[in-house]
Amino acid sequence: MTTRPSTQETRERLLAAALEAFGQRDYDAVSTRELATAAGVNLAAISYHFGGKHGLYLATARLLGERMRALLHEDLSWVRSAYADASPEECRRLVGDLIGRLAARLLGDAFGRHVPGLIIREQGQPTEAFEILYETLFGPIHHVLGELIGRARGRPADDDETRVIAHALIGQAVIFRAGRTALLRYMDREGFDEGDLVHIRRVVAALAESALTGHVEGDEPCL
Amino acid sequence: MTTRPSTQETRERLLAAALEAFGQRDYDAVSTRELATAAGVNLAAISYHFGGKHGLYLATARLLGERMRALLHEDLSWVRSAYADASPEECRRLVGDLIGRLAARLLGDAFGRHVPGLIIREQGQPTEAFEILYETLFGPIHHVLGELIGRARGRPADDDETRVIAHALIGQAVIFRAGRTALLRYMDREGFDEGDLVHIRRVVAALAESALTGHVEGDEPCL
DNA sequence: AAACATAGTTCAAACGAATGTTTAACTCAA
DNA sequence: TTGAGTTAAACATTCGTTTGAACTATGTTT
Repeated sequence: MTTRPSTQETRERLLAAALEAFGQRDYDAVSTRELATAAGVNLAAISYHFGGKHGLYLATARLLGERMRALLHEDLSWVRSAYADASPEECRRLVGDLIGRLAARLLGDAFGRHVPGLIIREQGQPTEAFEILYETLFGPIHHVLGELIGRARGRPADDDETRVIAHALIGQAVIFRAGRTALLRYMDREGFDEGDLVHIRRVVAALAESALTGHVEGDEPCL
Repeated sequence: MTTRPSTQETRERLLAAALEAFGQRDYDAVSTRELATAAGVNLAAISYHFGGKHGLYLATARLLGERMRALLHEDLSWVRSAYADASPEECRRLVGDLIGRLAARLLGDAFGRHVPGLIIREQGQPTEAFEILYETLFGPIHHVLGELIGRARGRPADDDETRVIAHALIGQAVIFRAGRTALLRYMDREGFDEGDLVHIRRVVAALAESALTGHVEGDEPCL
C-alpha cells in the first residue's frame, strides 16, 4: 500500500544521475544503461518510475527548474523588495549588481558545473522542457530585469526597447557560462579562482550599470 | 587517376547536409543514414570520403569556420582599418556598431539559421572542432574587440579587464541567438522581421557604446 | 501467532529497432 | 585492364523498452 522507503531513493538516485549527465551532454548522447549504472539502480527502473527516458528527462528539467528557482529566489526577492521605491540611479546600480552576480555565479559552479548547458541546449530545439525552464528561470529574471531597467530609464517595463536591453544584459552574464571555454582560451587560463570571480563580477557589474546611462539615438520608443 | 567530377560533388553534398543537420541538432542526434539520404549519396560515401562520421563532423566544422570567417571578414577588416588612428570616442562607437551588427546578424539568418548552435554546443564539451572554430571565429572577434575596447578605455588590449569586457559585450550579441527562443517568448512574438532587426541593432549598439563610458570601481587594473 | 495473500518494487534476460562501419560486387572513364 | 568511386547488403554493437520471475514488505485470514 504505502510506498517502500527504497522507492523514493531509487527515483532520487536516478534524478541525480540524470541531472549530472543531461547537464553535460545531449539527450541522445546519454544512454539509459549509463544512467542506471551511475545511479546504481536497475535499468528497468527508468521505465517503471518515469515511464521511459523522455519522462526522466522531463522530470530532470522540473527538478532543475526548482533548484534554480531556489537559488535565484534569494537574489530576486532581495531586488524586488529593493526597487519598490528606488530612484533610477539606484535601479541602475541594482541591475549592475544583479548581472555581475549572475555572471560570477554562472562562471563558477554555483548553479552546478554543467547544469546551465541543459538550458542553453533547450533553446536550440525547444521541447516540453523549455516551457518548464522558462517559467522558473528566464521568466522571473526577464521580469525583474524589465522592471528595474524600465524604472532606471524612465520607460515602461513592458516596452519592447526595455525588453531588448534586458535580454542583452542577460547575455552579458550568460556568455560567461555559454562561452566559458572560449574565455579560458582568450585569457590564457585553465580555470578561475575565487579572486577571479570577484573581479569579473565587479567588472561586469560596472559594465552593465554604465550601459544604462546612454540613450538610443532615434526618437521613437523603438521597435 | 584524376578524381572524377562526381567525387567532389559527393563531398560537397555531404558537407552541405552535415552543416544543416549538425547545426540544428547534436552530434549523436544525427545519424549517418539520415545524412546520406539528405545528401542523396550512398551511406558508405561517409566512410569513404571522410573516414567516418567523426571525420565528416570535423570537416563540417572546418567548412563552417571558413564561411564564418568570410562573413566576418568584411566587418572586421573595415573596423581594423578604421581604428588605426581613431579617437577613444570613435572606438566606442565602433564597438557599439560591431556588437549591434553582430546581434542583428545572429538574430536573423545571416550566419545560417542553425549554424551558430554548433558553436555554442562545442563550448560545452569541446572537441577538436572547438579549436577550429575558435581560431577562425571567436579568436578574431576577441582580438579586434580587445584592441577597440583597450583604446576606448585607455588600457592595453591584452589587459585582463579589457578581455572580460570584450567577452561580456560579445555575450550581448550572442544571446540573441543562444537565447532566441526565450526572447521570442519574452517579447511575445513568433518571429522577427527586418524592421525588428534594424531596431534591435540600434538598441544593442547604443547599449554597448554607453557601457564603455563607465569606470570600474576599485582602483587596480583588476584581475 | 503462524500462514497466506496481495500489491509494489527490483532484477536478469531478452526484445526488436537503429546505430556506425565494413564488405564485396559493380560501374565506368582513363 | 586498371582503379577510383558507387552501390546494396550485411556486419557487430548499442539503443530504449519490455518481459516474467523473484523479492519484500504489508494486510488479512486462520
